[in-house]
Amino acid sequence: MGRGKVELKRIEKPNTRQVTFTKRRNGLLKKAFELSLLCDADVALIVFSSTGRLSEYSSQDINRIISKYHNNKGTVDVCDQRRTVELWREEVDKLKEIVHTLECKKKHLLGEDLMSLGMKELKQLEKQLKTGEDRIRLRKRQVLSEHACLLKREHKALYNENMHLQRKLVEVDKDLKDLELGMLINLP
Amino acid sequence: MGRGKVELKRIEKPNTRQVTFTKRRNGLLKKAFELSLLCDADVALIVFSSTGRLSEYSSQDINRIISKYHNNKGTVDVCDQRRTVELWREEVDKLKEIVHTLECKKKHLLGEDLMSLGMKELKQLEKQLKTGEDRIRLRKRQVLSEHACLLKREHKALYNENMHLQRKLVEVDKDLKDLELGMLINLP
DNA sequence: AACTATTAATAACT
DNA sequence: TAGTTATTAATAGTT
Repeated sequence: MGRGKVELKRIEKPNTRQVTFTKRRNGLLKKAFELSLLCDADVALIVFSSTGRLSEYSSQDINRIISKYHNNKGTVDVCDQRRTVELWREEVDKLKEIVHTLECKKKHLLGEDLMSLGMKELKQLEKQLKTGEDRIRLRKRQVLSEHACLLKREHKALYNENMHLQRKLVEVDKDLKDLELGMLINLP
Repeated sequence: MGRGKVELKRIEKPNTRQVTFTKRRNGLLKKAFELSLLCDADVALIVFSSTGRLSEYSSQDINRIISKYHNNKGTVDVCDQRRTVELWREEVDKLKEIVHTLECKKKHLLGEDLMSLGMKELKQLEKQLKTGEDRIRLRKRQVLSEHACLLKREHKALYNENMHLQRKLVEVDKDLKDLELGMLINLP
């Protein structure tokens, strides 16, 4: 199709090659489109010119088709990786949002950055702080009482130990006296 | 190119569609090959038939071309992707840690989950809450005072307006009386 | 960039 | 399903 057969090898004249490239690339893109339309096929076409310029056609999202290709081939999908990265990105964004919210709340609870709050929010905040304080005081009492309990128990244990030792001491003292008495009797 | 023009829409007869698909797919593959050869272009072509059968052509390793495509599109390089994923992972872990810390702090400030805290921490927490409360009370007073200020200013403006209107009223009343008087004098 | 002679692709037919 | 042919479409060389 053209004035004379074309030899199947690289066109040496750069100008001719460029012109032919443009014409044939357009033809190829058109035919790719027609194939997908006429025959209900999924087509992805990527073309780089010798100068590196990109042309593409795809009958739907090209990454979808590339994924499908990789699935079909059983190879690892670069696009899947990209989607993975995308998911991580979204996760990071979500977390950053949460961090921001929490930091705001923390600052508010510490009485910082209050300018943006209205009277209603301030009152609510104060109430929350009061509740927090009450609970902390309660916990402090609990800790103290537990501590006291522990001390009492320890004291009691020490007391018992003490009593036991005293009794032991009395016994030992008595034994010692008996021994001394025996020794006196047995003296020549 | 064929016995009659072809309408650019999906071929309805499945048999005809299948035949046309095979022919045109072969033509497309051939043309893709010729383009790459004649014009020294990089071409990747993926075709799925409507029944899901895969055909492909690429002038070199197809993944290379797909990579090039992604690079060209401003997407991350395949080689960098593993590292990128790793970085995002770390970022997510770091953020989760921060979120956890902040949530702990928030709960503590609200008087929740205090079991893990000792007396020293409880006292510090109570102090922070007191400071927060003080600041919030201060802010509340500020808001109230600003509100009062605003009201005062509005009141003053209204008062001035009122005075002005009264003066106007007196003047108008006087004019009216003068007019009536004039009319009486001019009566025959 | 437009034109046209010629080849290539292919739709309908066998 | 594969081969044939009439016809259209693509395009190489030209202007």
